[in-house]
Amino acid sequence: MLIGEFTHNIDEKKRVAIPAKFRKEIGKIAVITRGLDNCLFVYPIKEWEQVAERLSTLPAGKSDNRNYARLFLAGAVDVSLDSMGRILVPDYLKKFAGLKNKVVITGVYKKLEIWDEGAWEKYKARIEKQTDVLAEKLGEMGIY
Amino acid sequence: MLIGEFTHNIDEKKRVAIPAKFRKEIGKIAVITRGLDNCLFVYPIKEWEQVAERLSTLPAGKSDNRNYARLFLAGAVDVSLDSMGRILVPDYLKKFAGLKNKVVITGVYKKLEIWDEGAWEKYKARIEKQTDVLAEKLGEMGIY
DNA sequence: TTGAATTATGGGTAATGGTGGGGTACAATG
DNA sequence: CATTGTACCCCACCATTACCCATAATTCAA
Repeated sequence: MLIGEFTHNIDEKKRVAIPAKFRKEIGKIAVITRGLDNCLFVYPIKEWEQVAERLSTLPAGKSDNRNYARLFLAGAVDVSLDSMGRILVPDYLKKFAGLKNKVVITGVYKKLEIWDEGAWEKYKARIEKQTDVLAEKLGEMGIY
Repeated sequence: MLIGEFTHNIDEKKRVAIPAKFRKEIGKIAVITRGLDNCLFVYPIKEWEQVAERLSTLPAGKSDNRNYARLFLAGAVDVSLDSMGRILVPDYLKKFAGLKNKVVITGVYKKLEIWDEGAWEKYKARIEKQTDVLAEKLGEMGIY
C-alpha cells in the first residue's frame, strides 16, 4: 500500500526522486500523467493498465467521459527509474502541475501524486478546515 | 480494547513512547495519520487496512471523496516500534497536531489518539462543560 | 525495605537515502 | 559532418534515520 507524504526537490535536470519507501512497489517503470486537482498521478505500470482499460470502456456518449479519457490517456508517459530511483518529469507535465523546485510526493493507496509544494500546502489548509464534514463522512463509512 | 490516558514526552529525535499497556495490542507495526480535532490517530496495522480499503473504494469522481481519501491516506505512515516501544512521528504530522514537548496518548476503543497536552486540556475543558448534552446523548443511546 | 524486573529517557554509531555533479551516448538540428 | 542538448549511468558527499546500548526511574513482589 502506498501511503505517506514526502518532500523532494526537482534538480536542474528535471529529475525527481521517488521516495525510497515506494520504490519496491512501483517497480522499474511507472506511468505518469495529468491528475485531478492540478497534481500529477504516478501509477505502477500494472495499475495503469487497469486504469487505461477502465477509461477506454467508458460510454463515449457523454462528453465528460471523452474529455476525461483524453486528458488521461493523451497525457500519459511511461518513465523509468534511474539507478538512484529518480524519474524524469516531462516539461508539459511540469508546467501542468505548476511544479517549482520543491514538490510533495504523496502515496494514495495504489498510486502516487506529485504536487507543487505551495499548491499542496494550500490544498491541505483548505481541506483541513472542513473537519466537521470529514467527521460526518467517516462516521457514515463506519470509521471511528 | 485500548483505553486509558497517558502523558509522554517527545524527545529531541521526535520519538514518542507508546504506553506499555498498549504495546501488546498494537503489535510491532502501527499506522499513524491525521485525525479529527487536530489530533493524530494511531491504528494497529490490521485496523488500518480496513480503513484504507474503505477509503480507497470511494468513487473518485466526487471531489469530496478525493479530499478525504487524500488527507487520510497521504497523511498516513507506517511506523515500527523500536526496542523500547517508541515510534517516530514525522515532521508534518507533528506540525499538523501542533505537538510540543508534552503529548497525551489516549486509548479510544480500537485506536490511539495523540494530542498535544495543551490542546488536550482545552478540548477536555470544552467537552466537560457540555456534560448535560453528553448525558442526554448517552441516554438516547441506552447507556446508563 | 530491598531486590528484581519493567519502563522511561537519553545518547552513539553505522547505514541509508537525498542531492548534486561529472561523464558519455544518442538524437536532433543546422 | 559538427554542434548542441537531452537522457542516462555512476560516483561522492552529507544529513538524517535506524538500530543498539546505557543509565535512571518506577513498579512490583518477596
